[in-house]
Amino acid sequence: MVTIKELAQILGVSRGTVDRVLHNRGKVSPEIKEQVLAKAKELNYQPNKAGIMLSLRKQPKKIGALVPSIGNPFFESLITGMMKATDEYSDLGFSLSLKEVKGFDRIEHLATIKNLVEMEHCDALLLATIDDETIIDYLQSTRLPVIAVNSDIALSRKLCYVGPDYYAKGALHAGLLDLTGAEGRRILILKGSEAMRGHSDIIRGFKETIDRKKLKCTIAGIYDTYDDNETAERIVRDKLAQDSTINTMFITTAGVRGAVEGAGEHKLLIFSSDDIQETKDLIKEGKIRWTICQEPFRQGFEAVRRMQSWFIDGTEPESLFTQHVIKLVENIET
Amino acid sequence: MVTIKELAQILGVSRGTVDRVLHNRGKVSPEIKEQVLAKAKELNYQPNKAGIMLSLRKQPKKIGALVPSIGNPFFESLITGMMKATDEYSDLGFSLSLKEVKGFDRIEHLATIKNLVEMEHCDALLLATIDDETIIDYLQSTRLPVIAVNSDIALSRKLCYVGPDYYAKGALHAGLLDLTGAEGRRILILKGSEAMRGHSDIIRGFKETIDRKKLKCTIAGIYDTYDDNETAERIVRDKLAQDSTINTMFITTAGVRGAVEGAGEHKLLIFSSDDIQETKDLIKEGKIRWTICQEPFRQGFEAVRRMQSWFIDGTEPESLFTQHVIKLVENIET
DNA sequence: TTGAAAGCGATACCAG
DNA sequence: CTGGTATCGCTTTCAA
Repeated sequence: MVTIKELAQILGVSRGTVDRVLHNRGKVSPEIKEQVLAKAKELNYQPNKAGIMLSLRKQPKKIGALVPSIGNPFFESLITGMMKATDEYSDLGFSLSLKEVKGFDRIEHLATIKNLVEMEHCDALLLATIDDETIIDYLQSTRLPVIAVNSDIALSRKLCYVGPDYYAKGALHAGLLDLTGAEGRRILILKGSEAMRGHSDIIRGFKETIDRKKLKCTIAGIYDTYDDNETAERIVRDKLAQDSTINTMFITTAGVRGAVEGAGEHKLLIFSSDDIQETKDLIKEGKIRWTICQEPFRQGFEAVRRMQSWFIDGTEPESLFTQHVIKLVENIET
Repeated sequence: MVTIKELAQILGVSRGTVDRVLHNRGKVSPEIKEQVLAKAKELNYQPNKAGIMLSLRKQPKKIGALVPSIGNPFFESLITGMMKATDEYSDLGFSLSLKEVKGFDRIEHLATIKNLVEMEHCDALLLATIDDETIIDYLQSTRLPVIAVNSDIALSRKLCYVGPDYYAKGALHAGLLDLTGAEGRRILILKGSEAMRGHSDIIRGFKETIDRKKLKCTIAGIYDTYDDNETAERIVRDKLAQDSTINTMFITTAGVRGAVEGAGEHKLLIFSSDDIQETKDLIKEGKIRWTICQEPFRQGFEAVRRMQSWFIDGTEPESLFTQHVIKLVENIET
């Protein structure tokens, strides 16, 4: 409720001085500094966001984002979320510089990040990237604030992570399998690129939960689809031809349509991750029994919001683990 | 990007004039008015929120809220959400006047709303209340903006509704029952007060989905717990004693602990709604197999946010249907 | 009917 | 080291 101006009046100093104390910039005599801090605490001074925003307009901030969205529709709504947040607070003088790439090639990711920093002169980074040493080293060397989105990276000075807990997601799939009846299931697992840390976590969560719950089912094989429909279709067709005991398929990533087509007339229990349009359709057709989503819109939105608050308040953002939203035919949207 | 000041400069008029045109206040000559509107559209004028907030501080707004939270822990996090949003934008001069009541007594609800309006002089209302004619009539007579929270009401001039689609929630329960295996299930349903519209919707959604999917299960009975543990326990004990074919229990509302205790040693498949602490514990104990939550925190948060934006922007808020979040032992939080 | 100016809270910069 | 002042965008009030 109390403002800098009032604080200054009460103490008989200027607003500039109060500002300097509260932000640790410039030199202020120790006695005055102490007085100001004491009074601010006493009267519970809270900076007014509207005021900060208004003056922040003079130094607009550019937020750079890297998303491997090309050819992967999952990221569409994550990007929409980023744009919505940018839009909602464009008043503050924040802008978004979005770079889209295809897949998880470390060379390309690093080059793109360098571009954001050195060419675009971004003031902050939102990254859905690979947990790669070269990239981490580069990020460490720039002094920019970074938020990891969708896929975590081991950057010690990142502000936070916004995205799912993949291990928990795998565990939840196992829980649903248990609910459905796991006994006698022979499961074919289709996974995505190893470069993305989440893809192995999800499978680990799935397996370990099956073991822990002692479910009477077995994994018939784990194969990489490279997020590609044709590859997925071929693999599934081959494996089903080779092994007629397979009665269940777990698709952890992109290539959903291909995988389902590969199954052809085989009556499998199929479940998957995320809800791109393809997946929604397949659920409505009854081909896929459930899918577990991860609030992609919210990931994009909250990542941007957190970075903006970091500039406004200077408060350390907290990591956000998005919900694992189970979708059946009854609650899948059109 | 363009501001009122710039608009005024370009057109060679004063900011006051531009402001008058854009807000339809005061008199402006038709020609100038047209010019201003045209230019504003051309340059895509968007009012700056920080600016508005700053000048809005002079007329603080009081938002009144009615929540039937006494004795019903479900509402705790809804209230937390309301407070968080109020807190986050307290800069804007918004305050929250929260009235908590017990249950759904129409007389008490009406009296409380009248109190908010006439004694507290609130400028807006957030209501989790009964869809009652007397209440609707009263709200219609006050000219205040209203948002229905958690439970919808048939007030024609309400701004919007924030909460779940109860019918869809019931349908999703049926979908999960199907996944688990519905055949041969004899279901005992425990419901809450009829006064709250959602309670009948959820059962309708459940029943109609069972019919539509032609699930081979039957409903053994539907009983009202009045959101009370003791009542719930007694009913369940009695019914199970009378009818030994019951093998499934659907608890749609409060009284969860009582209902589960009433089941005693009977091995039932039990599922429920929402995730108060009791329910979480029962899921962890393996007593309840699943529960479907409705993002209560978000309901409170978004209701307040929407009302604030209504005052700031004047934009009509859109209704928000919260997600139906399925929780199993694998994804229930501690 | 229109213009001019003060004020909201915080920041940055210049002058002392 | 400190004070004073202009500025951000918008609203409101007072004068003309």
